[in-house]
Amino acid sequence: VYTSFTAKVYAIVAQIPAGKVATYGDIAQIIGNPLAARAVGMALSRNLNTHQVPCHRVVGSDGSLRGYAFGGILAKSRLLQQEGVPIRNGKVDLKKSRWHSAANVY
DNA sequence: AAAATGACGGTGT
DNA sequence: TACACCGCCATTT
Repeated sequence: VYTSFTAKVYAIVAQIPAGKVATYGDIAQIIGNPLAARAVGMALSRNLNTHQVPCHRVVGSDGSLRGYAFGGILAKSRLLQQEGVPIRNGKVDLKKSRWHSAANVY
């Protein structure tokens, strides 16, 4: 039982391929509300089924790892590296690993 | 119905 | 580069 907004967030995050990442702001922008980055984080923090919604592939606007309900930043960092996303100083290189969505429209 | 919360983001110091 | 502030928003209290 999700709200419309939350459902959109999950739908989009579910499309992020392994090895790539997106920022909370990116998700918000795709949804159509570029100022709701914070709300996106809220939705993800409540996400339980990490298998369907790879929320570990969502990072801060500067590439910093923000949080992960299932094991914290550490686990999040490991998961990304396992997928081939290099992490330096606790940050991912957005220039290289950023996911460019196929202009989804909501 | 009203106030508080948090996995953000941009700006200023 | 790091940190403190402040504005934003959907969701939760």
